Amino acid sequence: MKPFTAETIKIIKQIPAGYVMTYGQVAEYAGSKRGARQVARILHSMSKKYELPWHRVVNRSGEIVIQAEAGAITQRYMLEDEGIEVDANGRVDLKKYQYKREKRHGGDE
DNA sequence: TTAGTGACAGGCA
DNA sequence: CTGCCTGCCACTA
Repeated sequence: MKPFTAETIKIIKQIPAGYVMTYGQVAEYAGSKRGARQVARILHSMSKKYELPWHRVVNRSGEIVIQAEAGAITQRYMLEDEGIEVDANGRVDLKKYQYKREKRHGGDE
């Protein structure tokens, strides 16, 4: 397991309900600022191996851009269930829902 | 091992 | 706002 992969999984699992993060954000926190695509790939691959809240990860515009239509519907449903408003374009308001990681208070996770 | 791919991001017209 | 091109790097076969 590459460090980037492990970090990505941890970060995604740390996103609280009711908030979302962009692929770029996750990638940056995971150690690769340009690893947005890898985050996406990891989700695509790891979501079937791990139970990740991948629905809380959206693209730079806050849109659900997942290729699998069924997945997009599921993602939207789960986001709304968490209190996030999703518009007709499958977009959320990043100004309200984008989660920003705060400084660690100690220990590692 | 190598080659190809991709749930993206960012810059430019 | 939309569309096109390039970079990026882990994953799969």
